[in-house]
Amino acid sequence: MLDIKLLRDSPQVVKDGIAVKGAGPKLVDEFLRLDGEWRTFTANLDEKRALQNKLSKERNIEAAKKNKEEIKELESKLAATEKSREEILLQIPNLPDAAAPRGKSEAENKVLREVGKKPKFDFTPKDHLELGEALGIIDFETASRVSGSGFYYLKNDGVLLEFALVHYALDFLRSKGFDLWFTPDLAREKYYLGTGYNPRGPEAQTYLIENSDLGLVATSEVTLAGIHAGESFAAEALPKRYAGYSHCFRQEAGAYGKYSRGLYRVHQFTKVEMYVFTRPEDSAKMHEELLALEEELWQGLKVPYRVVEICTGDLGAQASRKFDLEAWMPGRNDWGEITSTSNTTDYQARRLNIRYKKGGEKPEFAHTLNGTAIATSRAIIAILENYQRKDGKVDVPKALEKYMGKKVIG
RNA sequence: GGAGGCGUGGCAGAGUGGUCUAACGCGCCGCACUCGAAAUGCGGUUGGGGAGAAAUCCCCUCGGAGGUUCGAAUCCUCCCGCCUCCGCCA
Repeated sequence: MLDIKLLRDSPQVVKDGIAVKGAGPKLVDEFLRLDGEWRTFTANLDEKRALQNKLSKERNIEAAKKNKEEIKELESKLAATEKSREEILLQIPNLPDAAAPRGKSEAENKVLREVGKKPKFDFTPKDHLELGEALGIIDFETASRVSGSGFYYLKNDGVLLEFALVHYALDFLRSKGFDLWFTPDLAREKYYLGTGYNPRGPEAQTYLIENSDLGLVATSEVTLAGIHAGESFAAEALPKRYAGYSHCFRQEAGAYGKYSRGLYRVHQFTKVEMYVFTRPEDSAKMHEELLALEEELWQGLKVPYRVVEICTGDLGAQASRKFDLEAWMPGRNDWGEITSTSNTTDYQARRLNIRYKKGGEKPEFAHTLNGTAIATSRAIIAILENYQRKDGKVDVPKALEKYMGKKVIG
């Protein structure tokens, strides 16, 4: 959610900002129209309420009764306008950072660097589906019967690999000063909305629980942000670096095709997520830190990857700037996204009312950032496909040996 | 799941229909006293919003949302959370 004052004072700044994200200026104009209406109603209503307080103190009951009717009428008008204004406001995306590359779509994302060497095979490499099934560590067929397509069972070494990845990421982040959180896999709707995940509508990702306002989280970003919703930090308490462990559930409606095969796009996976609360002046630097941490963690796994900076048209509503790590995936002979880190500035914080206060000063909204450490499903793809051997077995990355308790899968 | 109790400012805690502009205390901030500090004294101290060039004025906010009333922290309804007891359960 953007600052209403910014919209009022500098509508052109907002229009220009959201234009490069592909959002039209009409949103801003419509907002200003409704806001003007809202302000008129509010001023009138305040006046009538002041009168009501006065009449009531004077025990002028007759006049107060009459005035009350007018208040009620105005209140319902105000409520209707406020609701419309809110709906528009929520559709206005966060402004992109000046440093974010301009572009209309994914195609214009910018590759910053490649790190690590792609493996060279003296045989035809298999994809993770073939490897996983042959090794008896992933079972898609049974899962699709029991739970539907887009689900999977992990077995034996597949299970060890899943837990090894999680353990590796948690140890890594713990050593970098993060607090570790085991988070709820379900959360109330208001926190989805607060983080900008809309659980309803055609774009909905979220599974909702019937007869409740709970949904399965699509990322622990939701529950991590929610920890401090409505709170005001002391400035010295920031930054807060949190690492959240959760399962993630996504509907992925309509996402099919060869790029979505196997573990690449699934309804459930495990993720260790970084989430940080900072002061505004520190968030750009913190974003660099999160990206550096992702790189260090993935370099530790010795998986070749490249860093992609997301262009304005592909940023999404919440982010002002975003970087993805894409691992080399020999099975598709292409790169595939494995992490994503965003600076959401005060966009989520304003919605969730997360603030901080320097001694004596008025509280301001904090900035929040997020970044993937490990999403197990895609990490498993990257490891199986890059570490496969001619004999069909898979070497365990050095960094995971102590967690796996073995050096080879198969 | 059942029964009962509770939710008030940074903390603690009074207030059960109008004088609440929320007591007293602690903490915090400022000022005075002091060479400085402590102690003491005085003042300030939730957050949000509207009008105005400004001074300033006004509105909302006692877990949340509605309702009753001229008037609600206080009464009613629903929801959320916490506590106690009972039941059930990994």
